[in-house]
Amino acid sequence: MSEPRWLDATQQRDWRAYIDGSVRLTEIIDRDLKTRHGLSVSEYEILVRLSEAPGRRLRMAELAANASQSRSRLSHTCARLESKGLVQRDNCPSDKRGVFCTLTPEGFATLERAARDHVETVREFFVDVIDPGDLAAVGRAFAAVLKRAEDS
Amino acid sequence: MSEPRWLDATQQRDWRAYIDGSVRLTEIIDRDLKTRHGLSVSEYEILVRLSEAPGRRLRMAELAANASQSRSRLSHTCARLESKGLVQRDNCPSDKRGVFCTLTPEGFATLERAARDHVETVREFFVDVIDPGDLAAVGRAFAAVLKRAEDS
DNA sequence: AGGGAATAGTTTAACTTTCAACCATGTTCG
DNA sequence: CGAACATGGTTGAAAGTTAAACTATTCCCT
Repeated sequence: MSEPRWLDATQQRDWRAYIDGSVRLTEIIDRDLKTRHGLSVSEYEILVRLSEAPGRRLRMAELAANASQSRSRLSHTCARLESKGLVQRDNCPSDKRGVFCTLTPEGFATLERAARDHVETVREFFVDVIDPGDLAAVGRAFAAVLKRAEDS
Repeated sequence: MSEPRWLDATQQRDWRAYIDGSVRLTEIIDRDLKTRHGLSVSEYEILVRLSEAPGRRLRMAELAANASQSRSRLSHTCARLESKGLVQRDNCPSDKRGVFCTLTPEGFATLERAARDHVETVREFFVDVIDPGDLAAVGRAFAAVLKRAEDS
């Protein structure tokens, strides 16, 4: 149990700024998506990842990885999305354990509508308020964080 | 309904990097705090804010604001923390509607222990993997985000 | 071939968060 | 004064998330 290396004043300030800012940002984006399109962020994320996949469909495990969700959570969320008609699940013929999750036309239409508002919110509260140089730095910073998290 | 101003490739990349990285980071920090100290991030946050307050106590509303939580959520979380003996609530004599939330000695001790590990995690997965210049930029960026969020 | 381990996904129960309703006190203003 | 409204906080039910157990299938190895 050695003495911890505390953050210096600057690191402390930057870390805290990130925490406070990102919590608020998440809140705003969350509320926007929910009130205007009835979607939670995790639901939105699932639709996005599906929309980017070939044939707009993915295996559950891959979708879980892309959307950074646990399998359990994905199962629950997909059940909800399926009951709303935005997504459809089918058995995979080649691997009988597997399940494909497909974005329905309604799901795609909902996503398109939501994305329009979403991008505006992201601009208004994130992209447009950050200096372009700083934004690039944010990109590099979190890419590094992700990399570190991945290979741990 | 005008055409939305979509993000350009660079903005898209940076935004996505932030989303993916921060989700993973949150996950890691969350798990660390929970498994090693039995605290959720929101509980930890409450203890931190209390520890910084004069007399280590705050009115519920102020605490809610500092910790970016809804009043309802704070009530529930404080009830849990209180039953763990980390926090104590007392009526405010001057405003009979009010309630003071105070960090107990056990609460402070728990926080101190948790903070030691927490700072290590924050270093390992955030501060130490980010270039110092980029870290400063992250600080500026999210300060701007917070400011924008506040006055909206 | 076939036993054991790994993988895919779902389910159940426990827990946490949100939402709306609620009670009590304080404030404002005709 | 006192009626209406605002503020501080809690509560209970509904919704969402997590953790662990479970089923089914596939992979690996001798």
